[in-house]
Amino acid sequence: MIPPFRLDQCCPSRSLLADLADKWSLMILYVLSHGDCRFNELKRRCEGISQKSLTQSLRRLERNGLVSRQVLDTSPVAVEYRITPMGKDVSTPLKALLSWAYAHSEEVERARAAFDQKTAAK
Amino acid sequence: MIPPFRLDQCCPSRSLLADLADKWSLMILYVLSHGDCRFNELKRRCEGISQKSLTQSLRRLERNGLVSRQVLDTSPVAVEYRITPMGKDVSTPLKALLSWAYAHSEEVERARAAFDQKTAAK
DNA sequence: GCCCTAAGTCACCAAAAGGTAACCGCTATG
DNA sequence: CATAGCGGTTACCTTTTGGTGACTTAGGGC
Repeated sequence: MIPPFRLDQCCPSRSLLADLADKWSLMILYVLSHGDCRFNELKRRCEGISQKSLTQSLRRLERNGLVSRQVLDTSPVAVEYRITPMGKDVSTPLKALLSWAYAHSEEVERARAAFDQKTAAK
Repeated sequence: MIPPFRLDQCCPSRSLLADLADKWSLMILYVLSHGDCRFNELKRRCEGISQKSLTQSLRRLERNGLVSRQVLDTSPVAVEYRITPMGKDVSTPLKALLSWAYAHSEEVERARAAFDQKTAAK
């Protein structure tokens, strides 16, 4: 059960949010939820991410047990990132969030336009 | 439908994520999903947020049509923030995410400890 | 008159995020 | 041999984020 009203600093969801609530981590989790993926492939799929940010986000996700890193001993060495069972669990509400975004993008766009007009008029 | 593998920069969910994927916005939406709330009350419930960040996040949420701002003509002037129907929709997967975090905090904690030990040993 | 609360705004500054580019070892390809 | 791809790491530098404290407008309580 979540305490209904308050999210204080010691609340465990705070520390998870701090690690998870950035666009890259969410995107990576989302992409990985569709299947294992190698580093550069992941980089291509999260368009615009830099190598550095990708590495950092992956390490963070790995540290939290949401993603696992498998070094395959092929040649040249390949690294495959996989979503863990725990990561899979998180990805369910996450996918819901993204499909919501996808479905309501026009509505959001209208809301933004209306808001911008109002504040410009002021 | 979401394209299954790729999130490119023009994808509508990208711009929503950019506006929503920070810890404060998610927390605020979460708190508001439990009922209307005034500015300072909201500030108390999102422990640690600064006045400035709260204002900024609220404006962003308002702009995206997820939250509405009602000025009540009481004395002294009160301002009440409410979640909109659209915000309510978003808050459903969001709540799922937070209850997941709450339920799995120990597991995440263990994963972190294991990871830190592994990397320290190296 | 003085101080408090509400709900901000504004200017300033420090810390952190994040991009760029170079470099690494290694392999495959032309 | 040169080049390109993989999977990074590191240094550097810029942008953004975000916190602090002062100030504001307006009413209420003592």
